[in-house]
Amino acid sequence: MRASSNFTKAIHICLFLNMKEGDLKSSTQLAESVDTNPVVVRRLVALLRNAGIVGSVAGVKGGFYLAKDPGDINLWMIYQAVKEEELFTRPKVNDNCNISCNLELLVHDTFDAAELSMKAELEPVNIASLSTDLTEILAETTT
Amino acid sequence: MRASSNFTKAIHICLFLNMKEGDLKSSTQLAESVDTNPVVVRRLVALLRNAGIVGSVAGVKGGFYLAKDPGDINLWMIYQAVKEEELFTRPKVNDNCNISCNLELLVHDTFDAAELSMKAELEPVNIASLSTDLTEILAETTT
DNA sequence: ATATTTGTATTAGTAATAGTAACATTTAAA
DNA sequence: TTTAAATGTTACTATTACTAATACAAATAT
Repeated sequence: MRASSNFTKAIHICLFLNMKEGDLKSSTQLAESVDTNPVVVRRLVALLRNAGIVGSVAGVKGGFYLAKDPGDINLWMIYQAVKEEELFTRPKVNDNCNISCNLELLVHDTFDAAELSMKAELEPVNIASLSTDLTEILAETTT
Repeated sequence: MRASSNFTKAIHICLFLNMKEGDLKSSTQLAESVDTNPVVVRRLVALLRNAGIVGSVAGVKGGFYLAKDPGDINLWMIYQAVKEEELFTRPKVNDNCNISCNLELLVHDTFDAAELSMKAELEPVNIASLSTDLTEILAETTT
């Protein structure tokens, strides 16, 4: 029972773009921070770009930036931006089984409701609040 | 963003054990219904057995049965029984990055709260209610 | 006793994910 | 205007995770 780590990676990317403000950040810089390679970053950023969360500039000195105010980028937005499939998947359908044939119908609404219920917890947490928390943690650890 | 299909399989198994009442059901019967092999069923049932949801009898004529009243077996119980890892995983930690080092701490409580919020949606749905729904669906389709 | 079935570990196969390479496109700067 | 650096994207490879199969010990009704 595991969801892709894309969600956490995407949060990391947004935090990085917000913490290190100023000029644009390249996929190489992001890849080093996230500990992956630039193509993975670009693929993931493409999803965030489609959702209007980050912007990009091509060409020399190009890179990525937050396209919204960090207070307006919350975890529910990021979750929706990077998720590709439904949270709860199901295996192949056995047509010879009444349960198998109708299971999707039986649980569909409940699964959707369960996923949507996370919105209430994820929406109040945003990149601005997480950055503040992170700054506090860093201040404490150096004390 | 994909969760294991164990959850759906486990629901299927519980529904099967409830629908086809009477004597014990073998892992072979369950495997045919779920469209997998008996060992996969036995591994999954082991998790449900640890949670007290199903019981088993070894030996000749052995098999599985629901260990609780179907109205007392809800989807949140099944979810917790078969989930092994956290819902939202994260990739490897890059020790050279302040964000990476503290990300777990930053999002841990929120992720836990998000997962727990599903309880409110999954708990009211149980094997008895699903079996009733399924019976209705089957009655409609044959009409 | 024997055959059947669970319980579990080990191995093998398959599918999903991550990483790499290649290249077109874009654009700042020489 | 050429060049270099960066994104955008696809195709391919490698790795990891998941699923399935095999094998066998333990349990038990007949």
